[in-house]
Amino acid sequence: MIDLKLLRAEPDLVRDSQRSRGDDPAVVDQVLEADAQHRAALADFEAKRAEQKSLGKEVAKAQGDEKQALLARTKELAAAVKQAQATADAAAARAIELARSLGNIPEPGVPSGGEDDFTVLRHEGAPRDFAAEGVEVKDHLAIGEGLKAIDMERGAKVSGARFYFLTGIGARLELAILNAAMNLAFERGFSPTITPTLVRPETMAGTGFLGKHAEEIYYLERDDMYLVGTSEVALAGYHADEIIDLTEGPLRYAGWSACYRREAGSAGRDTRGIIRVHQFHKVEMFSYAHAEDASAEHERFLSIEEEMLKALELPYRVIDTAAGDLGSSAARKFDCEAWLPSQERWMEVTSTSNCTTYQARRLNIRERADKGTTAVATINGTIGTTRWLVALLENHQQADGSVYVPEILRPYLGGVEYLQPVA
RNA sequence: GGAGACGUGACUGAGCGGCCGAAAGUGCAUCCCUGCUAAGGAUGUGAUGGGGUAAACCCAUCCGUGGGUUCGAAUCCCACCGUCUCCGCCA
Repeated sequence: MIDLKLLRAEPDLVRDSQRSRGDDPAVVDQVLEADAQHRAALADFEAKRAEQKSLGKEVAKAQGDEKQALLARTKELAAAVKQAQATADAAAARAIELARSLGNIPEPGVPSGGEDDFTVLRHEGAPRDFAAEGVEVKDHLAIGEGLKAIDMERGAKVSGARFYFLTGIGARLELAILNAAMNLAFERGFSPTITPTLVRPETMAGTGFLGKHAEEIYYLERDDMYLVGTSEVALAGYHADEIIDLTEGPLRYAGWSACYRREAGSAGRDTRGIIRVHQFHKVEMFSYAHAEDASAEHERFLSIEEEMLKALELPYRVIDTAAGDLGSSAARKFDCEAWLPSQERWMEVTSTSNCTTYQARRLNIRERADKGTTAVATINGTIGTTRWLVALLENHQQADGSVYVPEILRPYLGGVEYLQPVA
């Protein structure tokens, strides 16, 4: 949620933000009005309540008829106080609801516009010229089936569409990628964490995923719990309602978890293979930082992601996502997209968002300041997922159906340099 | 699943329905004392919101969460969440 004090002081800043996201700037005025109503109602309630309290003290001291007279007055007042409180509470709820609908303010430099208006920051590594090498390009599923690494048919039999089994070398390869990711994050100062994947409604709501993306989330009605789509949810909730100490630097966590997504809006997209599935694994970096350190931490996340991509020897590009394609919590988002030879396009493999203080304000995560407390910033970013198998298999495929293994993964795979197809 | 106990500030831990935002202790901060350290002494030390200011300050709310009773609730009642103990069940 946005800082209401900022909104009051600089409404134009927020209006501009709304416009750049393609959202309605008029909401700003609705929030301001609701906020003013709330404050008026609050002042009214507080005045009545103060009177009630002082009268209450007289009641305690008074005797006999005097006491009866006071009691009669205070009884009337009690009803008025209750009424005023209900009015103030309702006004507060409305103001907060409206304020929460405002997205975070994009950082300077974020391109405005929608999904296709991103800026390409750079390309790293060159896609292979498969034709020149005499390799007939196969997609990841064909390669994976050749290695007996991926079994979609049985995934569908057991669980339905968009489910799969990773078998044999496929399972080992996923573990290798995730372990390498976990290891790199650890070396870069992130505390390894294995998180819950079922969370309570408060936690899911706190991270902001129940807004526009509610349809994407699995919900267990019998238990009133949600399945997380990323360990970001659990890691953001980890310090909810706490005052944390950042004097030694950011608190950094690397979360390993299964992730569940309904993919409600993506019928017909990426239906082949494991590019877009209902369940996968992910290693996620997550930091709590001083607000003024957030951008630097965000850059750090991006560089670690790139380090991982380079270690896996994958060609990729980095994009600066446009304002309209940011999640509501993010002020800036960098995606790394690996080359997908079978489709000759770029495919998102990492995404790192700087949520500044937006998410922490909603989750009530603060640090001590010179005077009082202030909201901290949160930053999240991907360092490895099941989807990386796709990029790995396709970019490193060989003419004979084998697949080259980057050095970083070999320790996890018994040292082999090439994965060999199974007859 | 059954039975019971408990949930108070950074922590431990008191708290008769009005004098309780809350004793005391620990910790922490500043100062004093002392060659240094240790010990000792003094003072201070919650959050949120609103109003106001250069500051001071004033008001309201918060004792797991949400309801209720009452003129008035940390204190009484109910529900929920969580923790612990015992029994049962499953590993």
